[in-house]
Amino acid sequence: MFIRIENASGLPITRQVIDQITSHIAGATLRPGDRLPSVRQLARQLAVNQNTILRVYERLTEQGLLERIHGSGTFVATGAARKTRSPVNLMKQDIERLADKAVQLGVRKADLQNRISQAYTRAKQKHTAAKKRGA
Amino acid sequence: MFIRIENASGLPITRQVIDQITSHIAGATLRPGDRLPSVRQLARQLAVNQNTILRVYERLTEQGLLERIHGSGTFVATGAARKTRSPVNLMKQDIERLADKAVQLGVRKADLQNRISQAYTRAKQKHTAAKKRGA
Amino acid sequence: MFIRIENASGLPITRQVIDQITSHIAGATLRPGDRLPSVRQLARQLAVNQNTILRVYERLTEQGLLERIHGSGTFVATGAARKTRSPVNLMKQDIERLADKAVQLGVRKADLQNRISQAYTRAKQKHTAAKKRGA
Amino acid sequence: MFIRIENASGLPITRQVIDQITSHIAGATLRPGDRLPSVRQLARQLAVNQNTILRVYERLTEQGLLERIHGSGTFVATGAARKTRSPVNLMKQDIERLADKAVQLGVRKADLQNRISQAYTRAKQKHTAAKKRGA
DNA sequence: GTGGTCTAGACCACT
DNA sequence: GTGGTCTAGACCACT
Repeated sequence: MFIRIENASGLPITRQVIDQITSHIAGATLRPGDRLPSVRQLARQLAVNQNTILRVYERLTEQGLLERIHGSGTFVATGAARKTRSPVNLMKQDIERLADKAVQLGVRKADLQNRISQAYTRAKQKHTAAKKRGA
Repeated sequence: MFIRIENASGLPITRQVIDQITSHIAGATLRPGDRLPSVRQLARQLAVNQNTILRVYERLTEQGLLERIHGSGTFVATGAARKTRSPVNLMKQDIERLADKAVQLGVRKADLQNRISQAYTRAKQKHTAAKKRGA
Repeated sequence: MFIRIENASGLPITRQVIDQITSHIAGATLRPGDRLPSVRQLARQLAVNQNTILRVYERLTEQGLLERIHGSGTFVATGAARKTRSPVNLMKQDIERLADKAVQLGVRKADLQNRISQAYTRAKQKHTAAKKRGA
Repeated sequence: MFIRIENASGLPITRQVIDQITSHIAGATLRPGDRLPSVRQLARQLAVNQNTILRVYERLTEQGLLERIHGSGTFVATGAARKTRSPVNLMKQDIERLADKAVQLGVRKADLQNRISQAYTRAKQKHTAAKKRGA
């Protein structure tokens, strides 16, 4: 499970991690029954405090996306994907914000499309590579 | 000057306004010497507290983008645009984040491109309409 | 860390506290890595509002003199002393203003020197006593 | 009447001007009956708004140091000097603050005395030169 | 009217 | 507990 924290984003860490785990579930990178890293592990991996991750897991559990089994670990809940919005809906506002910003900045549509195309390809490669390492 | 605050974005209000004013300057909607709405005006317009806007102007002044003249008003500083990153650079991380998320969610490139194209067109229309009203 | 707010000085509280913390850093009473009192602590100690101290720490952080670590505290930044003007330079304008005023008021040089000598001795004593209490 | 505004001082303009006019009166550079520059003149000379100077004259009039004669001008009031604190008292706090700062900064007494001596001499020269020009 | 400081107090994020 | 955002509102300084 690849999660990246970007300090420059302005978003609270918890929010960033919650969004990314949600994306993993909606995109089926994480499937029901999959075990998540322990609080301790993920905290170490992201170099944040354990309480921060604890809070992330708590909130996702409240939303019915995760299930915490005492003494055993944290797992993706049955039917979790159905509880997230659809992939496209999860991106809707990001897309709108990006388009607004592009227009504001006077970036032309073709340029924007190009940049996104390239970024998509790079992201795809990273994703594939990560999967391989994980497998 | 059109600024929109989105509560769901997760970003603090100050950050949202700072980013949007920065975009206006980088995109030359706001040019050196232009007068910004007064602290009170903008606060009223966005329905936020005066102190919030005051902090926005304060930070943008520190960055050299604005100039505050006591008793007179707040203006875009000379050479402000040079102090912002280029339009494309200002979008770089947003684009990357969006692409990562799309891949994560299993949204196909063509779908993503379509959505963005539509959003861009809508944004452009809003922008043009807003300009007209302003003129 | 001894800081005193003088209401009669005409200077805003934030400015007074900023100047004094700067002096502590330039004079090496505060050294890199030293932890400052928490926002709440210092606010209580000086009987001012927390936001006032928060703003002080914020500005000193921008100047590179302090470092704020979320959830952990506020510390003197590495190389902070190098970022302040030298002790003598920090006093230059005060000295000039004082001398101008003395001449303006017709106070003779010897009188001025005497008064300063006495004040210096008193300040030194307070300083030493304060240090002892601190230790 | 020589008045200097220092933006870096942190003191409000009104305060700076009030203090300096008070010093002139306490030091007898300005004597009862002397006419002050008109609001307009002084405002132009100091490059500030007329209202700022107006407020200065108002406050000094309230304190009994000035007298405004409609259609004729603003004058030093009879017995004005008696209404100010004594020269030494007017400097007391400045001296104390300076000494505190010097100790804080680790500046030695001899150094401080030297600097003040030099500044005093320079101030005296300026003062004498100014008087000559005025006469 | 325009910017600026300060308080009191609520609520959030990170350790 | 530590820093951080935001609101509401008083009062000040400069044009």
